[in-house]
Amino acid sequence: MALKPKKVINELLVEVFNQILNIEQQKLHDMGVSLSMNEVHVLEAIEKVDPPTMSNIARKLRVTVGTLTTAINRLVEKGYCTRASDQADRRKVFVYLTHQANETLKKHDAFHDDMINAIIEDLNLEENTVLIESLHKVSEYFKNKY
Amino acid sequence: MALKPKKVINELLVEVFNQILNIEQQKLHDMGVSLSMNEVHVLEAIEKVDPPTMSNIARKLRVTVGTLTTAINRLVEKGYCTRASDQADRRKVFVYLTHQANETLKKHDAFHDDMINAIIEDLNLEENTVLIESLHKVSEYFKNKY
DNA sequence: TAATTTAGTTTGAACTTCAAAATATCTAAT
DNA sequence: ATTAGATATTTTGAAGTTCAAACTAAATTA
Repeated sequence: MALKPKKVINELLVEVFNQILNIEQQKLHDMGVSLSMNEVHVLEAIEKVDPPTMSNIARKLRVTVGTLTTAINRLVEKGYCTRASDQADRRKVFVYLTHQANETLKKHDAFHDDMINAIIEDLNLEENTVLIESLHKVSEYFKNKY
Repeated sequence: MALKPKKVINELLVEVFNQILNIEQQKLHDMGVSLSMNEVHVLEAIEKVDPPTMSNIARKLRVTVGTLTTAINRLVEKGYCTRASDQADRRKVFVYLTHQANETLKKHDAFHDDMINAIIEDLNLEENTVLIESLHKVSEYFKNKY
């Protein structure tokens, strides 16, 4: 059916990704978690970087440190993180996840995995190594290029 | 190299997508356009729906009509859209793009196309019909399912 | 005509973001 | 040791983004 790569990728970029975020946000809401997807992404970033300083987290998220400060203020307020300054270099601030944050992330990850698994299964992508390798290449491309 | 489909798709979803939006936002800024990517998406949605009423545009964007009202207020303010009520049903409001909006969209589309083309070329995806068909399937899946 | 439905706007509150200014701490150079 | 500069973070002000709920206006239905 001679699909145009550009058109397909565009559609994915402007429609599908947004929709997935909407679905995940809706799910959080349904689970009674009053966090936005943005706030969940902050929690995920805290998990991923080492050490979890403001600068490292902000770089991971590609936002300014000032932006992150306000986000962390809210998350501390809501009981999802704590701050502690580095004893070796007191300018640095470490951010830690609370038990509540870990529980929320677990639930969110489970939902996310279920959704992705359903897509993979419904579309028979499991055995499609060509697709997976290409997508991996795209990820690596962006990691290295920008 | 036995890539895990779930892991690859996750990475794409949480990192690559955000990064592309950041790059496009940066480019707009560099071109001297003081619109956010969100505002550009509103302009794109206006272009795509027919007729371009508030409800149709909001549905396309998956936001409430109230949210769209405030977005359109800003875009009218900045000179990117105009409002006109339907003469047949005066409850309905049509939203039109101005010349300035069309010019901005043209420039943004060109940049977006260049970026996508560069990725396709750099990664040799052009001939990869398996990839493109799979991605198309993913798009269709979301269009029909949700 | 009255009641209901539909289309959109307004409002209040919370969240998101950045740039620029301010604060605090550390490091390097004198 | 003092000073100057660099680094890490927070604060502030302004503009955007979003939703739910209350509101207005116009069309439809009973």
